[in-house]
Amino acid sequence: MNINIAIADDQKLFRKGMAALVGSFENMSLIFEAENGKELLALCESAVIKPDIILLDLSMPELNGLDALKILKEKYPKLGVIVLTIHEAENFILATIQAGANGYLAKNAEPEEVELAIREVYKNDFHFTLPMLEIMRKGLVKKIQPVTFENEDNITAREKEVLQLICKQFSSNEIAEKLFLSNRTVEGHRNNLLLKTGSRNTAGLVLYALKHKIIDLANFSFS
Amino acid sequence: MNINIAIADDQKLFRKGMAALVGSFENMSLIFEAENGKELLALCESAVIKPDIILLDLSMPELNGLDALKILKEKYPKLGVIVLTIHEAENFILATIQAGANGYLAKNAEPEEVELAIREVYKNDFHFTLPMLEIMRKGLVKKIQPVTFENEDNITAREKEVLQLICKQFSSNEIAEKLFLSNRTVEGHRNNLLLKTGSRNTAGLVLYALKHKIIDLANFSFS
DNA sequence: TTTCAACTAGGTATTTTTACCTGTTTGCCA
DNA sequence: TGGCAAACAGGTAAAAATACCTAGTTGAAA
Repeated sequence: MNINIAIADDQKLFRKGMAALVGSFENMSLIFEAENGKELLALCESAVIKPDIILLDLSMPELNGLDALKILKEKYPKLGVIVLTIHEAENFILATIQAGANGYLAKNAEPEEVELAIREVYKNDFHFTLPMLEIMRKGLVKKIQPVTFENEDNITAREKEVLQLICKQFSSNEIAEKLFLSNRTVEGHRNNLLLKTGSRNTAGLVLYALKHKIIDLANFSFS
Repeated sequence: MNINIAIADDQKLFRKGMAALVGSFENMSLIFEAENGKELLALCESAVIKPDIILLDLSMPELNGLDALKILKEKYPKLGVIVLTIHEAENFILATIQAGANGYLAKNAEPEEVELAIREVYKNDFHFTLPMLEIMRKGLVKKIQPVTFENEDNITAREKEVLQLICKQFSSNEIAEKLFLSNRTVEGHRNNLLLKTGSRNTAGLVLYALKHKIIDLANFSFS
């Protein structure tokens, strides 16, 4: 069984080097090269034999690698994409993973690692080195961790209750009915909330509630 | 160098089995056992020698493993926690990773894998099997993917602009000034936004903007 | 037992938002 | 070139939110 590879990188010499390298591996063929994202997409479109794996550089003219990756993954979900770059910023890596990258290779990686990455992505749909995995895990943890510890602007239980209903798009009158209160009371709570959170209006209250986990965006559904 | 292990599981036999197993590994000692989350926390509190690694079952009475994990990770960030369970539901796994789990072991794992997991977490702060890694990656992708493509309630560029300013707590008048428009025009856009998003008021607009990534919570800071 | 914060609720006034309307201009596309 | 959507803007009214007040009750803590 043969693995079909494509490569996208704006540096010709690098492309050629990779082509030679890939050619030297058993059961792998480089089927085409692209020098920017646009060309890559066009070639994927027109190619009779579709690539199994794409080695994708992130910094390219015309259409950058990240955007190309997103489009590719939408069109060809089964395609394996190995991001191949010198960038090592965490956010950059996270963005590529979130966009659906199947693997990540530093440009100064050993040839053996390239081969390993290709074979693993082909077999397991997945190849990341340990440091990348750490970053991935942090990316997952970050979503929850940093927001959990706060709470304290001295929001009382009743105020919190009112705030939650405000976020559910109820008016003060409706909230008053639900809680068996006068609407003046609800307006009082509302006012205190504005003061305590330093908000100017409802928009600020909603953002505060989200930031402080008083409501959870996941529980609000739209069509 | 010795690795200190603790175990929390509600089944006594399982605990004892694990204790024997851990005892058979080089340079590892089981320093205490707990049969529920509460006991685990108490023991961690009172222990003179703190554990390096905790083998943590998720389904326990009193205080379940997930909640215990969250508390532990807040109190002792450097502690390595290996989740040890029969649950294999994706969401469950994701939740433990988000709570800060350093590794994951199925209860039917081979003894060698237990040893490997402990040593890797001790050394790299990290041990996950390939299927878990796949789930992690999916968890990361999910965060962005499902929200990005569903932009389309036909919000126009101008409407989006107005929406962003609404989220920044500006009133229609202020937005009108900023955009050099009549406030009636802004009110018009605002109305269209309510209609298109199916919201009842400003609160709904803010939530919509967040859900559809028209604004990013991270860019809004409170004290 | 006094003190305090939270919860309750009312008054009055202003500003803002929401709800329905109408209408013009502009640029794009079939 | 005719149609259409988007952006623009005005009228009128009602509803809601914001601003700044006062003040009674209650339960817990000092």
